[in-house]
Amino acid sequence: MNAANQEIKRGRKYGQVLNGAWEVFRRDGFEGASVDDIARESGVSKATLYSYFPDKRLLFLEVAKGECCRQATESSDLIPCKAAPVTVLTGAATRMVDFFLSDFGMRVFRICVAESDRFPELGREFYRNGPALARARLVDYFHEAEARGELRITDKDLAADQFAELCKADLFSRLVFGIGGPISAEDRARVITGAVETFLARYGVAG
Amino acid sequence: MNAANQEIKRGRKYGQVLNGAWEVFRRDGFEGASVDDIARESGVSKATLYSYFPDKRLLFLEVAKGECCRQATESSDLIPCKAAPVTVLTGAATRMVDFFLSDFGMRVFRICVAESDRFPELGREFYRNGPALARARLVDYFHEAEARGELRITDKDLAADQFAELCKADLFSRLVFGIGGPISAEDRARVITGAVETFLARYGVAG
DNA sequence: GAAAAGTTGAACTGCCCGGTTCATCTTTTC
DNA sequence: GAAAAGATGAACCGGGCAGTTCAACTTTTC
Repeated sequence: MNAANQEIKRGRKYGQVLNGAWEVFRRDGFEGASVDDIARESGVSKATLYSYFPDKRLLFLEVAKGECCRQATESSDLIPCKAAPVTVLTGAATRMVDFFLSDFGMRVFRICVAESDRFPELGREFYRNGPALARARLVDYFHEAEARGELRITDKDLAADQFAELCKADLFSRLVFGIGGPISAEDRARVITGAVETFLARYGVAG
Repeated sequence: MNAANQEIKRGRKYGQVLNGAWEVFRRDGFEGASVDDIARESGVSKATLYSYFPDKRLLFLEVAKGECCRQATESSDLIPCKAAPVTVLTGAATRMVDFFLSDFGMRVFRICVAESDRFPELGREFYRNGPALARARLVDYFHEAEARGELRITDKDLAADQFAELCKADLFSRLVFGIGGPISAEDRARVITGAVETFLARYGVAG
């Protein structure tokens, strides 16, 4: 992470541009964001912006990549522990729900979906740095728990995907399609405990 | 459904425009579609198009609404039967997977997500005419099956959402984010049977 | 068969936006 | 403190697109 390893960045206000651009992109999407807006938001002239990035596309890609990395590193601290599966899974479910209900999660998802034709690599990059990590961590935990005789799972990849999917029940559609009012703490609790119970009904070891 | 109940439509080529517009919208999205393209695709002059619809937005809304209705009516034929839950649920899962893996399902989803800021009512309309119907049908079936002693479900709404969500495991991310190659019949079968098994592990009646 | 209703194509307006240019100003560097 | 590097802003270009207009043409209607 020394200062000279990036071939693109030169000049003092590189960071400002990335921050401002991310702000505008996540507010207006790729097409919706105008370069003038980004320059204004960044507190930087358009000429300066274009001295950093050859075009809007590249700027967007750089912003998205950086943001994904940031998110990935800062959420990778919590690791599976030896508590009872109910506890561990409830914790994991809570974090997942927190993430995709967050402003950030939702906006990134929206942009990925909307712009996936223009930027096929964007969706992959996001998945790799987000959902894929969570999934890998879950699978690791499954192995440990199975070794301890707490779970019994043959297809661990599928199980991890199912668990993640169960956490989205109801909540996700409501958010994506704008159904129902704001999501209350009770709504979240209902889905989380429901997910854990269903998951354990299938993969938990009786007793 | 008489011919004169629509206040907007007048003129011979109304249908052509709707068809052509849907074609272009689903290919290029809302922003990506140009009105000239739509007119060309519809085999209609721009002037004619604008004589039907005051602007692009209204045209899009009308197209989307119509398409949702069409989809809703033509998929509402299959109803829950008295077969064993495994059979019924497998059938339901297959239909759900078929739908959201279809070109249509994916495109509508993409447009809804991308355009939900511009058209909040669009997402709601789609959900009402699509997922909500499937959910209601599932809940109905749950009632019947429970009366027959085949299932035991307290929160039937949540169960329906969970089932739908389980059907998306793995497949959905792959499609949305463009991960992995094309989805094979084996992939689908794996997810479908997995969904049914997990669901029945939780809500099925032992024996 | 003539009037009315509908359709056409093409040109035109106005706007927004991505990207460029440049003379001038500020900061860094030594 | 002067040269070099970076930043400025405002003007400008070119292109694409939504929406308008209109005189000529086709179809419907009675």
